[in-house]
Amino acid sequence: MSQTDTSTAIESAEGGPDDDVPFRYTNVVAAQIEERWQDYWEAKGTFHTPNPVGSLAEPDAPAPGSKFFLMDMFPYPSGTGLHVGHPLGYIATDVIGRFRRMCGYNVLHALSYDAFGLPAEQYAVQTGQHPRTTTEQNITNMRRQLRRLGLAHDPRRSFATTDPGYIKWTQWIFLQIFNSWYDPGADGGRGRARPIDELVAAYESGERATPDGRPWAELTGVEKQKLIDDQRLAYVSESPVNWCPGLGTVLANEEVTAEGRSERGNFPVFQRNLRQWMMRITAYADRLVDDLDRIDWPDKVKAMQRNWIGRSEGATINFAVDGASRAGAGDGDGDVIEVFTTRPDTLFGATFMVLAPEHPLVDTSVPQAWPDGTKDAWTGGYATPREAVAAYQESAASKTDLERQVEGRQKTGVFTGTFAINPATGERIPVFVADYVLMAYGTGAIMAVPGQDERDWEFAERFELPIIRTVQPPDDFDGNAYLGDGPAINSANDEISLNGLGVDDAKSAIIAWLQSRGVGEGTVTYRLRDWLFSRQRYWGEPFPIVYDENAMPHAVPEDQLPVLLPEVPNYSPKTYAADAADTEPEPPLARVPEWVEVELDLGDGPKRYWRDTNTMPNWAGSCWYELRYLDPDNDERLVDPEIERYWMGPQPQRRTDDPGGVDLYVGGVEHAVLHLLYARFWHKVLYDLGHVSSEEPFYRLFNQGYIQAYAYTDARGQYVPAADVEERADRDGTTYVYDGQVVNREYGKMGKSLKNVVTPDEMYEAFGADTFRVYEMSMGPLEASRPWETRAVVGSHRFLQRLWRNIISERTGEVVVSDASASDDTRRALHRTIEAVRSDMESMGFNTAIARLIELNNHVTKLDVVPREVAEPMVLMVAPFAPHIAEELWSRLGHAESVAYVPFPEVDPQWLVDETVTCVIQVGGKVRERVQVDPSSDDDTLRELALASEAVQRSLGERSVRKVIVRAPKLVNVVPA
RNA sequence: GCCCCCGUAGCCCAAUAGGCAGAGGCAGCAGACUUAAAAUCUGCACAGUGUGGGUUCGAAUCCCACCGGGGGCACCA
Repeated sequence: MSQTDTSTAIESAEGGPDDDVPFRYTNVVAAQIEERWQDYWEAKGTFHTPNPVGSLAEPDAPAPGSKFFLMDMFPYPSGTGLHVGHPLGYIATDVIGRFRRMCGYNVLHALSYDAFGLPAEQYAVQTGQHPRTTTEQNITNMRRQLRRLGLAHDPRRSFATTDPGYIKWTQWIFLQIFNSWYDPGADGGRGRARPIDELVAAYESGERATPDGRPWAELTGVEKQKLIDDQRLAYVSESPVNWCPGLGTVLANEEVTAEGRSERGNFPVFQRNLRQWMMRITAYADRLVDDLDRIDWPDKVKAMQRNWIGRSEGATINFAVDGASRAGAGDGDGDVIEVFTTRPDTLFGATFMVLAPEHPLVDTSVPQAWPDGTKDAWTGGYATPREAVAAYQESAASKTDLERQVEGRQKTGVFTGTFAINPATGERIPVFVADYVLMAYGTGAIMAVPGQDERDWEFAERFELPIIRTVQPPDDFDGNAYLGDGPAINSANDEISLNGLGVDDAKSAIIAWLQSRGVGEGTVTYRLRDWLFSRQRYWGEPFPIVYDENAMPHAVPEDQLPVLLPEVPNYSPKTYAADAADTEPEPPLARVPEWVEVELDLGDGPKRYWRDTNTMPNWAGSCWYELRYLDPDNDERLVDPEIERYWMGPQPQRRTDDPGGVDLYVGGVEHAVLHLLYARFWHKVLYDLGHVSSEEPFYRLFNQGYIQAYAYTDARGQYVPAADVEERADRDGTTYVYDGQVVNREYGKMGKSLKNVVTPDEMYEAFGADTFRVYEMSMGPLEASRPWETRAVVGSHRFLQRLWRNIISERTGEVVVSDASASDDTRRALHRTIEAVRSDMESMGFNTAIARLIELNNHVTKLDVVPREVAEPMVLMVAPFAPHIAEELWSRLGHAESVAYVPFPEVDPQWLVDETVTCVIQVGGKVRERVQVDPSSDDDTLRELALASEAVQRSLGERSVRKVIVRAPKLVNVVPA
């Protein structure tokens, strides 16, 4: 049994200077070097990146032709500070940026802060401090922690979304969206946003007809404005929204979990009709799906976006309500129920219909009494359809989405007392109301085809409804509904027969028929909803909108931007009990009447207006920040077009339909839908309006993994400090012990409450930033998540220590490299390493690149003297990972300039050829011998060599040789008979 | 329930296009240095690739099934 202290406690790599080795690379030396070089970079502006024009251009040094725009998903400046998991992506992008710079690219890399948001507001509510104060403190602290990492950012390009100069443009973009409409016919049917003035002009000229046909001039001012406002890309809508009383605000669909709770805080969310700002993202649904094919993103993220947008192609079909069945139902004669289906080919099998409980026809079409033929199962036990339907609607309305799901798969519903006519068969089919049909999807009504739909099958069985198969299942099919392909059956009337057609052909045939009859057409629907854009919070961008006395919205003039937040008595919106569904949002800004009421001249003389008291969601700031990096000081326009084209314009040499965008965007996969979808949408609007030349914001996306950690709980389930847990290994396995008690190990996040946080500051102190950087990059592939292990960090420290020792004497501090030439062997090792490292860098295989560097360094360690011709390229190759030690060694090796722009070492191909190569000789696939051969040996030579081998003969024994496979020069496989 | 990704030494991870299972690191063991320890250095050992089939001259790699882990979607018509 062995007992080892494998705790995560941090023991400093070294104490004070050692008398014997006073010049060893220790944590103390590392800290001195690192802080000195960080000051140097800052003072010299080493990482200032030139723009082609504008305030950041360098007239004497034009921006290089090859550029690389590198971005991290920007952080929210949290008050708790960073743990070691946070900088992983920042280190990786820094390594890439430094490498690219050494390869001659003009690299744009900086980091900014997404500083609006709930935590700062909640902290402000608790402490009474203004969120701006705490946000700024947090940013300062985070900048300090990150500066110590030695990131090669251009500090002139760093900003926060809360800066007035940034808010101005966020609000400006909002007004661009507000002042646009989507013309679906533009650009050959692809559609494009156009200025709203062009829509007004089209009405004025009569080119476009008003909905009721009256000439534009005859509409009242309010009518005109309503007509226009309803078509804006940003519009106010009174519609069902996600109201979260626990948070006191409404939320976007993307912010509500599948369980019907808020993603933040996990409060219940209710559907309420409220007046809110919406963004017409649905207009872009097709382009958002289609353009995924033009960008280099992980398939997983593309799949999530496709899934979220949920484009499905099918048909809408009109079913006439059977008037005769509607005795006493009121004035609804001639009603049609419009359904959406992806399987129009199954129309002949539609034996009933289902409306969502919220469907408007449910209220108008219900007759007084149950018609003849009503089965008992259909009535829900009520005497009349009205009672049954009303009761069902009420019970559906009282349930949250979660409850509807939990109550699960058992289908419920009642007959409405109405019949509709199947347009294909002419049959009267009953119309039900059931909550398995959702008002929010398609038309809120379905034709039910139990033969080809599991849900409809279930419902049909429960309510004794007929089932007609219209696709012939295979002979061995023993399920219920058949969803697969097959020949159509039972699908013919006097005008059309689908029988025998496959699903796809049957779809086209029936759509053509429906169209010719005028009762349906091919359609596309989407799961994506318009984006609810207003929040009832304080700490966000105010809307640059005022309302007139008719409550009509008007844009605040551009020259009055930004609209800044007023001081308020209380930063919190009114929040309610989590389940208080019938409450109303009450934003904090509404409590400041002197801010809300303004006098403005919007062209018709000074008048009184009222400001919008909502704020924008946290996503607004991150929807366009990639553009701000390009031209961070511009106060005249969003971004200079020449600068945008230089950094983000399409690159046809990359792909023919290249949409442009950031060259590499690194961040976690958690933003796969929300941020990345919203940002793409805004970018496309800006493209349509001619403000940018790129069609996509982020050309290449890379998802880094997460650094995870172990946490330990004691017998009571309380977390104990992970740093003080000991690992004990014996024959029965491994146990974990804290304070003499066995504790339970969990694997997951790093967090204060889990008592397993390790901070970068602790790593800087114990080892230095370079060691920390090398360790994080060497732990594994960037895309993989892996556990943090403090005790393993020392390995990276030893590597840097050995590198240092190979160049600097630990006793004298003198440079010990030799100008004598390196041996052939060493040169081969060097050039093999250069080749491998270059290729690993290109593919972001940083862990393997570091392994190759360690290998080379270990080779050099064994030499009696270290040749300069190896030491220098080795330092340069280490530079992207451990820039401070590289700068220091480079300067001690006699170079005056920073390593940042020194060309990365080049491979000399002559040193990649080995003198001899090991040829493996197998018999039947098993290795029997290894021989050193000339790398240029041909097949015949190797075959003879193998057959002559004693080991091969011994292994063959009595067997004869069937054939010999030769893969010169590395392998020969002798196959026995 | 459906879809996707991943299982290689005690641990984190390598293995161009199917061709010697091991590059690198941690931990372990032995030794050097030390009064001792830490730190450092030198050396050593450790798995046949989750399981079971299949294809192949040859499988960690390709195919099928299962097991285990992670993620996404989930009445979307």
